[in-house]
Amino acid sequence: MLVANYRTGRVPRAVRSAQLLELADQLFAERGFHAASMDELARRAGVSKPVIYDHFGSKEQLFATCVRRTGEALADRVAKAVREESDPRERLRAGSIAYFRFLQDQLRAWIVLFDGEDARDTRFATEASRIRRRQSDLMIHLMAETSGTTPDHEGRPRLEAMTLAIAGAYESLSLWWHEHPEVPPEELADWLLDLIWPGLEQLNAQLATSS
Amino acid sequence: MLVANYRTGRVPRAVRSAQLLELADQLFAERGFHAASMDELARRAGVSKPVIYDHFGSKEQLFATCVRRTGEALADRVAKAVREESDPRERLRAGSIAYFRFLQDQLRAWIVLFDGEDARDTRFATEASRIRRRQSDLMIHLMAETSGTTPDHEGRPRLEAMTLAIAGAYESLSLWWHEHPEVPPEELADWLLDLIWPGLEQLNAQLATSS
Amino acid sequence: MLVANYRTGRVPRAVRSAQLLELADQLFAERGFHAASMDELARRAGVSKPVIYDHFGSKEQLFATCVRRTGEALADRVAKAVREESDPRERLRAGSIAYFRFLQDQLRAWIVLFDGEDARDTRFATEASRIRRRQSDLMIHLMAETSGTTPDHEGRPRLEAMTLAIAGAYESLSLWWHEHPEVPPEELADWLLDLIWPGLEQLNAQLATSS
Amino acid sequence: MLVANYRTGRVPRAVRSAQLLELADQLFAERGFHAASMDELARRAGVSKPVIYDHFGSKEQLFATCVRRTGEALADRVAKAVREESDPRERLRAGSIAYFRFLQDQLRAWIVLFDGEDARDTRFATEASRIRRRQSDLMIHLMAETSGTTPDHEGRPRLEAMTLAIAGAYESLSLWWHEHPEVPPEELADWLLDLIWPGLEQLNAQLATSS
DNA sequence: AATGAATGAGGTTTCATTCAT
DNA sequence: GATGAATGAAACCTCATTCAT
Repeated sequence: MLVANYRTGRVPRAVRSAQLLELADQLFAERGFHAASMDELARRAGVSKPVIYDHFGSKEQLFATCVRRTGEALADRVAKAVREESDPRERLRAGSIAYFRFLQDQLRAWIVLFDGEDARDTRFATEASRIRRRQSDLMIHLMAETSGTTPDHEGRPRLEAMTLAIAGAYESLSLWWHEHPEVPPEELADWLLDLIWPGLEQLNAQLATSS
Repeated sequence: MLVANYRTGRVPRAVRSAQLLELADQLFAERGFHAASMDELARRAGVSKPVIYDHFGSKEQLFATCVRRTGEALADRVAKAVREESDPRERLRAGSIAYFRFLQDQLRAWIVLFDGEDARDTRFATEASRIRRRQSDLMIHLMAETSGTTPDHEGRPRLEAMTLAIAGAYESLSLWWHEHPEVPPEELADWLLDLIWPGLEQLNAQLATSS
Repeated sequence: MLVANYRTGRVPRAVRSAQLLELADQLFAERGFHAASMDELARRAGVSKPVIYDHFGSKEQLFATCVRRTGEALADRVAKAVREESDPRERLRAGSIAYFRFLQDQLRAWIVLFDGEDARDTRFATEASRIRRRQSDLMIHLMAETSGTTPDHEGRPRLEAMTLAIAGAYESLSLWWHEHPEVPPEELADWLLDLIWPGLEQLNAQLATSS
Repeated sequence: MLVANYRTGRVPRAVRSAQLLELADQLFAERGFHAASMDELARRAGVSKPVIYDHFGSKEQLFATCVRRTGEALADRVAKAVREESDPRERLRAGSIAYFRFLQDQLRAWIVLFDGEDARDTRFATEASRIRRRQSDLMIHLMAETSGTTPDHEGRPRLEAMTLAIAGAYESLSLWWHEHPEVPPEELADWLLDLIWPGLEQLNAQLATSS
């Protein structure tokens, strides 16, 4: 089966969509939401602007799609990594490594999520925090499995807050890593686990008994 | 006659400056850098645009001034709170409470710092990360006092990374708090300390011996 | 149907470009660079401003394009006229007539060149003096042919200065002509030749022997 | 008699005026009409803007005053130099040298006149051409004296045109000189005289007989 | 005689978005 | 399915000019 020349002329809709998303991801990462222009995206894609509007409706929707896609990819990778271990600490460690590795591969795309020029815009903050929350949920799930219990109604907010705090720590650490790429992700993960694991275990115990 | 009617007409320069900064802080917090417009600021201040330009030179400089001002206020408050305690854990706790309290008072202004639309813009990332780094340095200092030692050359990056991670945890936790204002800042501080204190003590010990 | 209604609506790119250049030439001539506004150009062209920016990038580039275009047209005309004569004096005369005729046709455009509001602006002085210099070079060339020699290193600056002076005389004379259009260009040319030809011949002889 | 400190505080009206004119001359020469701002003039003069408006009414009037003043100074110098010689050629030579020397001293001010950013603006073209015309009149006068006759009605326009052309040559030559300041003004004057004197004498004779 | 504070109008430029083909 | 051409709205910024003191 030959590969058609997709750079010019008619292209199946799905292929165009994927190609555009890929380029948009790059562009948003390079420039941020506001500074990225539809004109440039069109130029890079070798396509006229109406094509983009036909596919995604608006710049905002296009951005949302990019963010969602990246968030899902991240969650998938972390979840998969976690699933391959059984010891609780190892699971968290594996997840962390997967998280940092994802950044290594997709740094550009990730930047869009948490350090993007427009994270604060109410329209997009939603998307970003949705992803953060997914990471947090994943961790809650993890800990619930570990302790074999679910925190009661009272303990819930605390757990939620803590996991979000941890997600924040990951994000901030990633920014630091950006400037110290020589540190291997495994070491990064170990550092972070050494920092929070003791507290996490205690928290887990505490919430478990309180239930 | 003591106080002129400052709502319209002629106002002393210093007063105008302060008023404009205050309103700009609000506006940037609401909209982010890009989406905030000088036109709107002028409208809110009941002033024509040239006034703003006369005072701050450009939108960028105005923003920088806002950010710097907020960052300094935050650092001052935290430093002051820390100074009033002597036990290491209590010091961190006091600093944390001060940090969260600052948000309660100045939430709008704070948002500009870490969740702003333009954190990613290199021009501003500098400002924001400088503040984060100041918090981090403050904490490193704190820990050094506690352990009575300074980490060696090898331990330094790790300590730096960890404090930045913790700063990230604070920031993220603040966003969560934004949606759960019923939790008192003392409780928030206790939660976070319970989470990281064990790890911090160990880290401190470890870096101390390794030096 | 051959010719679409180009006064409104969609027009092929090349046509729009030409139309805009024409109108810009007029506008710059009427008002000078600074006083001419893109708004007015757009209004006159019955087009929105972004169209202009799409075609020429910036006001400065638009201006440069106008100037260059006019300068080239002038040089072409003069060169062509000169080429059609063989006697040195006749050649200069023919060139002069062509020069003045060009003004008659393109007065507006010409004004942009040498009496423009912004000759002094370094960005444009370059363009204008380049054209003046081209005229001067043309004349130097002409005289070299006449005398069959090239002035030596010492004589060069003098010749250059003199031809530029003559170019200035042309320009100034053109302004005068603007207010005395009843004088035919041939007469104008004769006047000027009577004035400078004797001196030119002597100069030519002098520089030739000195070499 | 002591000199009061005129840089601050109250200053007699005439002194202020003179001081402002001097600085305005400089500023216009440096920046051109449009780019020169009243704000900067006020700053340089250490005076508030209303003072300037009180003295000159408007930017336009201020500029006109500058130009007129410079033009008069130039005409005075040239006239004076001419008066000190008796042989016609020497008189023209002396006038030319005075002209070029004026530039050497007052280059900045001169630029405002003929190469200014706004020479073309109808409002100012008037001023500039008035000066050019004065130079031209001066020369006509000179030649009339030489030949002892005044050209008849028919010869007048031609003489006028020629003298204006010559004035243009001077201006253009001055620009060239700007880039070759090593040439002494006497040499410049000789060059120009060698070029136009033969033609001028013939013209003079011709117009004299024709009358 | 002089000023600090303010303004209105206008400038260039950029962008997301949409017809008409 | 795709495009070339066009637009409306809004952004930042500057300047000559004038009150009110």
